[in-house]
Amino acid sequence: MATRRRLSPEESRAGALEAARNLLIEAGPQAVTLKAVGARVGRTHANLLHHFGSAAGLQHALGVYLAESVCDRIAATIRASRSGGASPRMIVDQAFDAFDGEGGGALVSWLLATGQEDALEPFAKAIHQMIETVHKEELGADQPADRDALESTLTVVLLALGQSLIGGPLSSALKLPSHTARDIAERFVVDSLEKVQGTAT
Amino acid sequence: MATRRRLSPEESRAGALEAARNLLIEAGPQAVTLKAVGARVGRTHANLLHHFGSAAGLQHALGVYLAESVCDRIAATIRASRSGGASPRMIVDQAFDAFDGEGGGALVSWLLATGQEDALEPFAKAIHQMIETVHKEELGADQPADRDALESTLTVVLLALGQSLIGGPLSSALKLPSHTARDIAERFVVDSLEKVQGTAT
DNA sequence: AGTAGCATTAACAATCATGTCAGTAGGAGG
DNA sequence: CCTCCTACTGACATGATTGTTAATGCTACT
Repeated sequence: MATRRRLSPEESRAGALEAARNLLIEAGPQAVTLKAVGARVGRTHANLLHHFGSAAGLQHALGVYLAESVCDRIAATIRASRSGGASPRMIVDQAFDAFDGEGGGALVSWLLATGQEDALEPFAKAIHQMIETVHKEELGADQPADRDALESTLTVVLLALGQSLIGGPLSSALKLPSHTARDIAERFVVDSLEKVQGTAT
Repeated sequence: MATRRRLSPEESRAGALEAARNLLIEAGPQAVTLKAVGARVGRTHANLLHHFGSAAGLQHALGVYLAESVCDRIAATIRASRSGGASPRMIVDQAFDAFDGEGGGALVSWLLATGQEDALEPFAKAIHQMIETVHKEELGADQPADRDALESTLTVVLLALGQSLIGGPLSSALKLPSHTARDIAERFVVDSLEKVQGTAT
């Protein structure tokens, strides 16, 4: 019998969270059970209870993990745009991808499905934090982000979330190309930027 | 013992669906169980199985019911605008209200939570159907809705959906007034209408 | 009134997710 | 090599949800 390897608590938790995320994205919130996650990492469900304390503990940890993951990804691209390498379109695309394939949409549906509506607030705050940080880095200023930047953020996030949830079927039903929502979001961001520059001049 | 009243299948189904919707909106997808819905209408869970065949049957019926409910409400307001009584703002508001308080957002999270992603397609088609119907009524034409109308629809629906799911916490975190998303949607619709009129002239 | 149909229910069964607990064994440190 | 800590497991318990079945009793219809 293959001798079981003994992992550190950090390794165990990290592996379990990654498995849980994939399970969530592939099969939906209902599929994320202790048994299923355990099977993915080659452990028993009792093991997960050992590391996370309870099913609710795993849920909470997964929520935090996904929120960080999504925010980090978006922030990284916005930072890249500072070096001149990324266009508004690329930022929009990254935001959409983060929600679509990396768990942003899955996170929201997961939180709603498990009744953790409270956990949406930290997620929203993380997004705000990200925008403010990037804004300061970009302008080198100490002022908070202007209203247009915040509205752009709101628009892009709402559109990206909606797109990740029903974008496919809806675009298809309306006979619009699947990138339409991205186009709209990009247009909004570009208009917003131009307005700022116009005002500044 | 109060003699139980005997309801027609239609009454039973309608009552159960209404109860299920309220339960879904108030307590989330997890709370919608046969037992809980049955308790709301004063029946047993076996009764619901009798009327819907299975738990999946109830889920499917609820999906259809919510989709119709949301689409009907939006369509009614768009029709009202034809009589000159409703502004674009009112249409946008109705769409947002339909998603926010009437079950649109809840419907989507429900479908995702129960793994019924297939059921999103009928919902999307219902939205498309609604737009095409209203469009024909409005213009008296037989032509399909123009691209701008479809893009406006996509935008409003995605924003309304996103708003109903994370709009509250997100607006709050960004320190924007809670009606910001509605303002943005309205602006988009108005711009779109102006563009059409400009082209037509 | 009598009867047939069906809405309704209680009781039971099966499955599943969560949680508890005692015991096993891997690996680091003495 | 020995010992301690703890990651890890298997067996069991519990509660919730879904599903089945036989029986009950409204209610419409004749």
